[in-house]
Amino acid sequence: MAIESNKSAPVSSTVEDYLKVVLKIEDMQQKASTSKVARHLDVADPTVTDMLRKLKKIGLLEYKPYHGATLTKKGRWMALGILRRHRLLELFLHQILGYGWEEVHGEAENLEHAVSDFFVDRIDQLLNFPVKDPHGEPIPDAQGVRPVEDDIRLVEADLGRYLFRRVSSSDPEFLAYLEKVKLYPATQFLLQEKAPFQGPLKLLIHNELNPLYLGIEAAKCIHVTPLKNKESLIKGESLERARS
Amino acid sequence: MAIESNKSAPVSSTVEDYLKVVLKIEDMQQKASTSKVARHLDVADPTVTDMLRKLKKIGLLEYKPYHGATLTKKGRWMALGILRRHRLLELFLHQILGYGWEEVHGEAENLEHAVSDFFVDRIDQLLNFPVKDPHGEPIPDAQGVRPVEDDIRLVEADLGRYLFRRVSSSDPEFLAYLEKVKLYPATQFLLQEKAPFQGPLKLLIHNELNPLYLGIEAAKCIHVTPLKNKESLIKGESLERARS
DNA sequence: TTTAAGTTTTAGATAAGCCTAATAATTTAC
DNA sequence: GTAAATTATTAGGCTTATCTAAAACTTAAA
Repeated sequence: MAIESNKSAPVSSTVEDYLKVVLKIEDMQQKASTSKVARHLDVADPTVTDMLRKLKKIGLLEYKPYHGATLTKKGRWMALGILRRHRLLELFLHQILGYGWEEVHGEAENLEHAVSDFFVDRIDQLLNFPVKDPHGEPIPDAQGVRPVEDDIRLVEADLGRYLFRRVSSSDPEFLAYLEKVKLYPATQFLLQEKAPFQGPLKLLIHNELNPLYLGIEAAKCIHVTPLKNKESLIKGESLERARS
Repeated sequence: MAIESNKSAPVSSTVEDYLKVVLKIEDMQQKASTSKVARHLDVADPTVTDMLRKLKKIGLLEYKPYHGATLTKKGRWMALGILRRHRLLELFLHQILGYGWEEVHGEAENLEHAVSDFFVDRIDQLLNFPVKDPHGEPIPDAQGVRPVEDDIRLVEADLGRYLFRRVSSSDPEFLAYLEKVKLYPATQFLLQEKAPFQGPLKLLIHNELNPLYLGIEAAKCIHVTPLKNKESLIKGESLERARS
């Protein structure tokens, strides 16, 4: 029996991107079909067909023609490693280099293919082994384990008090907007009204005077946890966030 | 007349490597011949022929078949930009992430093709606009200007007192050795003997008990400046160096 | 259950970088 | 000043990742 190395053969940054996308789609409980992967990566469908076949051959995912792909254990492990690099880099850029939270994604996207494991360990240490990135997304640990998230999407929330947990968007414009209206991880607010027919949500943000009307698309990528009605408005775990 | 943009079209990391090597060879006052470039990059000669032709076409260097290459103004500008990125990254890795000076080169080599100009500006600022990398090599400024070096190679020095300025090697083993024997930028020492027939140099390092015998190859890449005989042994400009 | 719509794969190309083997130019040595 | 040695280029191929157009498969609807 061949020696089972802990670290798999290194893959190209292109392959890393494919793995990341398949993980992302699976995380959304969807089928990683050829076309969906193609849309995420902005490449043509046949390109994906070829690549999925290749990734199957090197054992990173299962793939049946016409039926999409599923990460294997090894593929999932690698994808989580990449996600870890990405999110640690985002936090590093934000905390150490003073990037805005809307600026971190793009830079991390390039860096994640270039940094060594050693580099990742160093920033992990420098940041004191963080568990969340600047968007509130969980950072997989060195074993590829992600803290369980118990949040819900704001779009599905009933009226009441909430704590902003994370935003699953990397669109700089949108993030800059959220920043401007003071809506980011650890923000507390009251969901006061939901207009019918997919209408906007009316939020009262803690310590802010004016109500905020939030579109339905925005509410889809904001994740929150409910606060007990009488719960202190100052509580909430990880409030440490270095905003300029 | 077309608009003269300050920033030229982005080039591949492969092209960046070629430019870097041609600059390095020109810095050593040598002719950037096909084979010399090939050896530096560890690729086959014909690969270089093709690439030089391509780089000529996009105006980054002059190239006459059978007569090697010379950087154009634009090519030189780009090469200096890459060198700047590389050296700032080295210093960043050393100072902020605690890399050993023998570890920085390899990591910077990868990172330099991935970081944005924004990133470079940020670390430049974080490091307080440094002028030298961990090996004592000058960092080109944002305009591509390098501080003039007035140092000489140790191998050509007469007996006397010297200040270690820089080491033009990135071999980790060699650098680790120098570190061990306490020979690095800002070290002061006495060159006491030079054995004949390319023999070793005998050095007495300031504050060290035992003499150091240094081989000729080592002495070739160590650059120094002479100290006046009666000059204070504590003086010397940039002594700030964060060694563990 | 057959057809229409939508998705996926096949087929055939392209561009960037790289290689080896063979040829051509230049330089060095006699 | 020519021959030998060195260095560079041409010729022909390979791999990775991408594309478009056309064919094939699946699914949903009539």
